[in-house]
Amino acid sequence: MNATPRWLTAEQKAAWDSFIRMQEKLIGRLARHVQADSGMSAADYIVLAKLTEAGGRMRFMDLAKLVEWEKSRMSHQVGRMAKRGLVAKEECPDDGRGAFIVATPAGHKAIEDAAPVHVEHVRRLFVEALTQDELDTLARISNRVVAHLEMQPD
Amino acid sequence: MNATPRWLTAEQKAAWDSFIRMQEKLIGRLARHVQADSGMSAADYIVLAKLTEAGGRMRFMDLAKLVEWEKSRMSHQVGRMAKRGLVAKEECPDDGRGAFIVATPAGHKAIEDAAPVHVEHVRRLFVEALTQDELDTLARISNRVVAHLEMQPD
DNA sequence: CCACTCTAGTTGACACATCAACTTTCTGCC
DNA sequence: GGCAGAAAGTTGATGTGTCAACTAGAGTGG
Repeated sequence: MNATPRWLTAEQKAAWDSFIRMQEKLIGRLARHVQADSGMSAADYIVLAKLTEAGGRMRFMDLAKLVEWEKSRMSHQVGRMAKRGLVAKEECPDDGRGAFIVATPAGHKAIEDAAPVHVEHVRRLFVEALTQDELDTLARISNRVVAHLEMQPD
Repeated sequence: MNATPRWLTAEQKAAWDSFIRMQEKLIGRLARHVQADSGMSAADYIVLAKLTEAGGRMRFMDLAKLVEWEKSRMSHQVGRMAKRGLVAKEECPDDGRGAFIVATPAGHKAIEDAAPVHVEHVRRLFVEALTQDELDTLARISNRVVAHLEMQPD
């Protein structure tokens, strides 16, 4: 209970505001590009990308852990993607509860078509905005924040 | 049409991946905190924060521009917030199409209660992970990316 | 073999975001 | 004045994310 809350300094607030603004604009723009170019959402893209990178067939939970999503989110997402024919669910013989998620041929084709275009957008909108030094610095800062997050309670 | 797409270099991809990962974890965690601490979504928070900062009464479109949202998003959001008593809509006398959005007393109280807690989370999870130098660097990098984005087509 | 607990995954309700289509009012121009 | 077009907002459809509750099979100790 502190009656006079400690606000951020001007520099801290500036950094926070700039970061938030950049992040929203950049992510939003890329999401719109993916959608427009390939008809996939950013969620479709990342799931399909990670799944095919890993061989196109994974246990549900392994996939969820790989993209760091909770199972509910993944379940809904996979359900939608299955309905659209990008992936299929298969029963798991050794574990009656389990499921394999498999990229369909259409799924493979979708990600193969989408990936180069997406990378081009990442390059154009993000990579080319910065020098390699700045990219390295940003990576270092990001990793530091993640490490810090993982040390903090909850 | 390039048959051999130019992928990112390892360093570029590392920077991109680290940034995305950090951003998702950090934003997600803060959103969950706002929700848990105050019962407001991150969207509620930002709208209410900007609105009260600006005096608690704004034209709909000015508010939308201030938070850089499209009008549809703002309309839905304001509708939900009005239903929950955080803001109210008022007719605009000089412009028959227009509307004022006003923070209700409950809205003012909600943001006043939520803001210090939220700032504390930003400090704990983000500011304290980094030195002031790193914060400055991140701000500079962010501003550079935004400037770059604003120069790019679409 | 039985009970207890854990893990895998689903489901339903609800809040949120986006897109496109729509209504109403204003403004500029003839 | 009158009309074309732009601006202010709304609306509905659809996809997405979160939470909590749920089912069902697997593992473990007695």
